[in-house]
Amino acid sequence: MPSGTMKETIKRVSIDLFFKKGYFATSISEIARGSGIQKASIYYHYTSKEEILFSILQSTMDDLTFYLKSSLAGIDDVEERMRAAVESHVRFHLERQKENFIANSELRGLTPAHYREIVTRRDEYERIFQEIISDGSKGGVFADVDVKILSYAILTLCTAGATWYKPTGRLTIDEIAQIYETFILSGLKQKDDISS
Amino acid sequence: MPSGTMKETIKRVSIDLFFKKGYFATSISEIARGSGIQKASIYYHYTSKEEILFSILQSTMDDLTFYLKSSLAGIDDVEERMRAAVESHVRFHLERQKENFIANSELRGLTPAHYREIVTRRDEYERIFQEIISDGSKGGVFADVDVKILSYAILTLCTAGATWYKPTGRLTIDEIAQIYETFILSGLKQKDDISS
DNA sequence: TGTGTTCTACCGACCGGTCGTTAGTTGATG
DNA sequence: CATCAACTAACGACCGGTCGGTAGAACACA
Repeated sequence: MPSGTMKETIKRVSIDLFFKKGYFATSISEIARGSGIQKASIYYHYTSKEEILFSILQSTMDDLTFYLKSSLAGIDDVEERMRAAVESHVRFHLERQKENFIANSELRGLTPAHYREIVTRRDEYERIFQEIISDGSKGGVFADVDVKILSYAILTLCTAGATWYKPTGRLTIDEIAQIYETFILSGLKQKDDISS
Repeated sequence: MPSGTMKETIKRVSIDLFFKKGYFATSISEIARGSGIQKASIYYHYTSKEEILFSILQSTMDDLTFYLKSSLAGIDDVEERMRAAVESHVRFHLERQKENFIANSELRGLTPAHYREIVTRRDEYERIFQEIISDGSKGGVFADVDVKILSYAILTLCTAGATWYKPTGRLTIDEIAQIYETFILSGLKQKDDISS
């Protein structure tokens, strides 16, 4: 049943369990059981439970940033850049729901050194969004908004999809991304009618 | 140093610890140490660790809903209702940051029965927002939006404040609430210029 | 007011069990 | 015959929770 190497299996099983029960509530024994080996054998592939978590967060953050940069490549118009960024962010979070959920809720399980490393990557990622917002504000495409707060807002909003999204649900990933795009762009432009 | 009854102290200490370390990563011994008593004495006031968590979530949800209903009382205009709802939601989450953070991240620590109870209350709360959005859409004040997704989006967005807000930070609660109000109302109305 | 009784709020010791982790060993692969 | 990838067995630490016990306040009644 399990495909690929055992190390990958352990990681995949851990993602499932960390997503379902949380990092601290998941035991090495459970991961081993799910992987079809004894719990001691886990330590042949990973030095510690924390290293499994770190490995998950690391690859997730790497892929996330790579995905965003690919989506933005070659796009110059600031509004189109924001649309692409939102779409990339939403798509990645929904396609790799579990890992992203873990990345947003289990940072406390990391050692201080690993924590810093992940937070640094996250900050880099956020900075890309902040630059787009800032550019849009300066260029008059967006309203004169608070860049920091709005960037957090936009990211959290899209990330939130990963908490309730069900692949079998009412809407497709494309439709959800479209809804968010429209909402966010309107929120950034803040064009209001004067008929009130 | 500790004020009020011991039962309240235990709850307060637990809120601090659950917020800082998470429910599963917090031990009864730590709660006892923080409360200045032995761990056995915890069980005089609470029947289990889970009951402490449940008690926190219960009172938080109760207060949250009460707060919202009070804020909406007497307001009829749908746009004003949404503004008031957002402001109430943001304010409560920032003022009682720790409890709300726990309420949004530690539901998995509950027994199935308690879980259902809290989720039911959360659903009731969400329904109030959904009704406002739905009314606004029907009345033409808001665009024809996806009520469910937008309600989740709005709630998560405001809730997110509780993850990064620092009372000593750059902005006051009022200013943050104002930023969210403007962003959300623009996002709901979706008035765009046609100059593109 | 004095005395026996009950209640409150806590204590230290300890329970069975599980945790993450390590040591040493074994069977399969090349 | 060496290396890999798994195994069995066990470690100390700690977990949530329970136990019997107790100082002192509160209460009932003479």
